[in-house]
Order: sequence, then C-alpha cells, then structure tokens
Amino acid sequence: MTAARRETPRERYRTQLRAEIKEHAWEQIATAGAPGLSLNAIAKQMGMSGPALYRYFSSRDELITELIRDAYRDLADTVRAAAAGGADLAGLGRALRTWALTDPQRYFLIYGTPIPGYHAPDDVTQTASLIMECLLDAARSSGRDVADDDPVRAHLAAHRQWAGDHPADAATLHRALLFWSRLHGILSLELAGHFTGMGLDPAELFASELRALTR
Amino acid sequence: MTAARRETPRERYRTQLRAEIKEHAWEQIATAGAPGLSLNAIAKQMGMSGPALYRYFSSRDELITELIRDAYRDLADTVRAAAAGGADLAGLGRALRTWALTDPQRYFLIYGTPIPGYHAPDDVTQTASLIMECLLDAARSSGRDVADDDPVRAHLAAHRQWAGDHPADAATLHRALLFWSRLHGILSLELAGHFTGMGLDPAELFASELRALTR
DNA sequence: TGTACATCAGTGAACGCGCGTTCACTGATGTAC
DNA sequence: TGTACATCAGTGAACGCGCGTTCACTGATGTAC
Repeated sequence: MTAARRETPRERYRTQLRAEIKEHAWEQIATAGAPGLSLNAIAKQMGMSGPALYRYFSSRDELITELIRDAYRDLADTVRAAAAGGADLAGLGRALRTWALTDPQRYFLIYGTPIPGYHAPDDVTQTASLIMECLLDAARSSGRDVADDDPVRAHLAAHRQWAGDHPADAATLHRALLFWSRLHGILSLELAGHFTGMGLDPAELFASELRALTR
Repeated sequence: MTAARRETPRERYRTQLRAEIKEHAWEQIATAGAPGLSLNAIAKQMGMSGPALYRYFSSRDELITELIRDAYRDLADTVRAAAAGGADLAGLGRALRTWALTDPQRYFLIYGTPIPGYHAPDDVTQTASLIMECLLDAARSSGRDVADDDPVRAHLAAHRQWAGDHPADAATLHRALLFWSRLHGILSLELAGHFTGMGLDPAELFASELRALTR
C-alpha cells in the first residue's frame, strides 16, 4: 500500500486555485461560448492580474483542453454513477439529458461544432470510450432490439474496437450506437432551441425516442 | 406583369461584390469556424482595405446573419430541388447528407453550437419552416410508420404550428420529426469526427438510420 | 528558536497583434441639361 | 457632344479595445541548519 504523500499547503492551494480558475472559465463559457473564453477576463474576474494565471495554465489552449477533459470525465462519472445505481438504458438516457441541461455549453464543448484543426489528446479519447463502454454494458442487459435484420450489423460486428474488451454482440453494439446518436440528435436540437422555436416540448420528444429504444 | 427594372451597372457591381465577400467569408469559416470570421481578413484577402467592406455590410454581425440566411436558403433549395425531382424521404436524406458534407461548417452554422444570446431574424425562421414543410410533404407520401402507438403523437397533433397549412396527420408529423432529429444525430456526430475516431464508417450508419425510417 | 537561503505566487510594464468601426478624403463613374 | 454636378467606391489614418504572452521584479512562504 503506497501511502499517499501528504499534500503540502502550497500544493493544496495550487490545486484549489486551478479549480477556481476553471470554475470561472465555465461561467464564461456558459454565457459567451467557448470562443469567448479569455484568460485576462478570468483573471480580472478573480481580482488578479492576467499573467498570474500562467502559474496555473501554460496557455489558453491548455486551459481549454483541460476543460474538455473535465467535461468528458464528468459525463463519464455521471453515466457510471447512474449505471452503478442500477439504471437501465432508459435511466442512462435521463441522466444524460439532465447532465446536458445543467450546462448546455459544456455539452456542446464535447459534442458541438468542432474547432477546425483541433485534436483532443489521447487520454480524452480514452474517457470518451469509457462512456461508450458504459452504454454498451447497459445496452447488453436492457433495451429493445430495433431493426435486427439491418445490414449495418455486419459492419458493426467487423468494427468493434470502440467496444474495448467489453463483450457485445451486434445487437448490443447497434443498440448502444442508436441510443447515442438518436438521443444526441434530440438533445442538440433541444439545446440549440430548435424545438422551442417550433412550439414543441423537447421533453416529450426525448422521452419518446427513449421509449422507441427501450420499450 | 411588373417589368423588372433594368439593373444599373453600379447595382450589378454591388451585388457581385457582396457575393464575392460572402464567398471569402465562407472560405474563412470553412477553415477557422464562424468565430474566426474577420472583416479585415476578408478585405485583405480581396486586396482591399478593411473599411471598404462597410459599403457592403454595415457590420460583422450583418454579414454573419446574411451567411446564416444564405445557408438556410441553400439548404431549403437543395431539399426542394430533390423533392421536385421526385425524391422520396430516402432521397431527401441523401440530399441532406451530401449538402452537409459539402461544407460541414456551413451545416454547423445552422445546426451546431448556438451562440449564446444570438437570435436569428424572422425571415430566417421562415426559411427553416420551409425546410420542415418540405420534409412533411415527403413524409406524407413515403416512409414507414414507426412507433405508431407512441403517446408523443397526442402532443404532436396538438402542436402543429410548424406544419404551416400543410396537411399532416400525427403519423406524418412524427415521421418528419424523427427523420430530422435522427439524421441530424448521425450527421453532426459524423461531421465532428466522432465516428471516425471509433473506427466506424459514417456512411453505413447514416444509410442504416435512413432504412429504419423508410424501409 | 533564530537565522540564511530557496522557492514560489503575484504584479506591472511592455510587446505585438488584430479586431470592429468612424471619418475625412480622393478619384472615378453616372446623370442632367 | 460637352459641361456641371451629384453619387458612390475605396483609401489611409486613427480610435479604443482586448487579446495572449514574456519578463524582470517584489514580497511572502517554506526549508535547512
């Protein structure tokens, strides 16, 4: 058992301030979107000078990458917590929607318009797979078999790296994938306000898609 | 018959230069995303001074709004052309995907991450309905009835402003809506590179969702 | 417990940049007589 | 056909701004003897 070395006060302060910076960053993203994020603005908000932040993040890009990392991690934790609490596919769907509604711009930071040329580092991709694997596990034991004779299943069976070492037959892969893409379809349109503009209730549409996948 | 007044050379030049500016704007958006769009950069690219553009667009915001307007119009035209050419729902789906792949950032300008606080002007919303009405028409005469006993149909039947005066029963409304949200789900994940990152072929997935809707 | 030194947080000035936008202007193009 | 005037495109200088980032520095906090 490796005794976790006692964190020095300085280290504690450091991690705490890093967290504080990120919180302000999220606030800023929530109100102006990711492109509007500015180190100087965050510093001002925290009552310190701009260059001070360079003690905690080596560049604006590093901060954004860290935020993306955190967003993925937080979503993965949310989904896994729901699964650990015994949620089936429908439960995961509801957890996902709640998470997305909590902070739409955080959702879009992950699943929204990509920044041309930006590539997420490896560990972020790994966390993303974590989420998919969690969906797979739920899709294996719950949900409904949709379009069981669709030819895409051959393709899915042949390309299953993303399933990691989680056991999954074609039906499970298919279900998890449809769960993801369909709910993302509804969610992203909801968060962008397209349904409200049409006079529709997003909650109803989401619930309906969820039913189609799990009933 | 109102004789279209002959366009003066100056007017012709004006409209042509406006178009030229927009083209450069699209190029810029394609390579750096919408937030990276800059009037000065466009001017430089065209070999003129920055302030010159203010003869053609009163502000950066007006230019962006105009681009959004054009994107919607172009998509509406594409979809309507396909419909006029006798395409069924599946055909419209393929047309939609082709359009999206032609210029992903243009697609995202419409359906991607919303800019907090930005609200599209009325006429843009109208063009958006045009698209939906076109989908409705196709959904009435083609496609497959999915989940015909889902309770969401009551909601759809009760909220049908977006259908305009196009005749549409609950099944048609439902089909058009699912067509839109499901294909958007696949498409936006594809354009953002999420499938490629997983080793999956987006074309297969798109075709499969299309089959589920129309077979 | 006290002293000497090293570590580190944060500051203020500065650099270079690009942005959107205004303004007074020059020079070319079109219009009226 | 020629002249006088109005319209309009485009320029260059300027304003004010905020950005990311570097750098030499002060002052406080922790460490070693």
